[in-house]
Amino acid sequence: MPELPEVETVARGLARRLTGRTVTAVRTNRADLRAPLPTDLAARLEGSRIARIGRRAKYLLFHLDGGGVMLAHLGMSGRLVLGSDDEAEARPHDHVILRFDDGTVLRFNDARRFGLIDFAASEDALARHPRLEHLGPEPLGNEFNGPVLAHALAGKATPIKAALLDQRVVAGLGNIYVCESLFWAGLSPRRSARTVTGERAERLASAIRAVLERAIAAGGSSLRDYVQASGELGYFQHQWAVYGKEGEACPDCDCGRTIARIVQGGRSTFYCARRQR
DNA sequence: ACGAGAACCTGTTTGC
DNA sequence: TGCAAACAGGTTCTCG
Repeated sequence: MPELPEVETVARGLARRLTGRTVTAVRTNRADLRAPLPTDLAARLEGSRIARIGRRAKYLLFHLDGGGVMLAHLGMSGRLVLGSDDEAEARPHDHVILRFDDGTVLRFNDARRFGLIDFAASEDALARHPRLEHLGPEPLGNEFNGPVLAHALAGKATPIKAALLDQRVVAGLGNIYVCESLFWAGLSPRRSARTVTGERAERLASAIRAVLERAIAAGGSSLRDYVQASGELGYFQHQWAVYGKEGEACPDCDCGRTIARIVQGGRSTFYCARRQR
């Protein structure tokens, strides 16, 4: 489900409700997620106060008083949903349930179990965490721009579509937002990554930023089951230009061309072969 | 060293 | 109608 805008939306929703709250109980129903749950997860969380909730790439970061950080990745189907004490019954695929001092309950639900939860003992350990240390720049941060992107793509023979899904190039993009960004940049997903330099790289970096900012403003995209922490749906899916729109008219050119769907690296790509070169 | 493809797992949609 | 195949927002490993 979740790419950067969805994770950011969830992080903001959780921060509003959980900052300053203390974990009173941790219940683990299933430990075999993409990686096994840390065996000491409950011991590290119980009695700890949430100092801050943030995000790096598609990881949610729960910073605790005392310096520890819980990392959560939602994989394809993961959700973090808030509820109250009364509805604390575990539903199917609720793998971890946290209870807080004000009666709030947070459920980590993930049917496919591609998600994971891990722990870093300190902020320093977080920076060196194996799942974070090789990530590329945050696309909404100051350090991301055309030249930086061009540098990361230099020498890559793989299609630009595949290169943008590589989290070492730029962090947080997934299948939807790569397709959308390439559309707005006017670049073919089949173009060799190393040819994206100069003005093309500028356009692409700008398109990535713009798409992500608009998506966050809309609360992310809800496909079949994405929900914000509050339970609301995101609605950016209504603003998609190409994703999932095979056969529909290209929204931006008068070419009369329809959106094509191709498969790259086993994943669907949607684009306008006229507008995107 | 790099890139392509498979694998991980479950639920829903599509097509014969 | 029913069943099997295809497909889904991600990451990571293996193989050539």
